[in-house]
Amino acid sequence: MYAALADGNRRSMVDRLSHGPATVKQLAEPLVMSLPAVLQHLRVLEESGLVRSQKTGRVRTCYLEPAALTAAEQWIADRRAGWMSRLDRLDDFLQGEDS
Amino acid sequence: MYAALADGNRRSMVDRLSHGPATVKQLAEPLVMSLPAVLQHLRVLEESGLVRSQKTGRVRTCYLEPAALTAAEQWIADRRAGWMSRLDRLDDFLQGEDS
DNA sequence: CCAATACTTAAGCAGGTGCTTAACCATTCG
DNA sequence: CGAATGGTTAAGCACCTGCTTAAGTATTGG
Repeated sequence: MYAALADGNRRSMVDRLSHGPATVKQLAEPLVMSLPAVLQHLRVLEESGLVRSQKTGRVRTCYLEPAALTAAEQWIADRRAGWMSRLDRLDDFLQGEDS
Repeated sequence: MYAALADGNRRSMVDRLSHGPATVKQLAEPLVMSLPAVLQHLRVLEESGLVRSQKTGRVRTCYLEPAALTAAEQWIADRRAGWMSRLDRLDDFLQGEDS
């Protein structure tokens, strides 16, 4: 899941999709790489749950899955919160010592 | 940066550090891997800015860098917010159509 | 001082990632 | 129909990752 966000090109794709849905062609256009490469990145993003897509006719349209983004965000937020609260308690302790 | 969080063992280490600082030995203890492997993971985490460490005597103590976690969290939050607001506007548009 | 502890470095290796090209399938459009 | 468009599959290759073992170095503790 974070592995999907580990690659810069994939983050660019997520960034593009945050502005709205896009076809595979549109996703590929700003990227300096072949279409099959884009497909592979797209597959990684789909397997991570970050992106969904559906094919109508010959065009595949891709869009973000906000729930997956929320989950990734939450994991970081939880760890940070744990560490920060620990810093706060330490701070309280030091202040107690000081007075 | 997300590459650092891409590995499960490294996420375990971050998780452990969110409960408080730890020595290399302590970080390695719950992990099924050799000490040098832990060192390598630690190096990746330090290069990503997520973790800092300092050596006193023969013991190296590691701790989280909350600013880096915040940055990672923020990137996701921004993308999610962009996409969500777009969904909201679409929703408004459809409601306008409907009435 | 000598051995245990805690880490560190170096080398090497299996497997994974990201990319390419070549060929192919499926859906429009003229 | 037949060519153009949009996507897909397969194979292959260079490089990167995560791990290992073996051999250090640097601090303690007895």
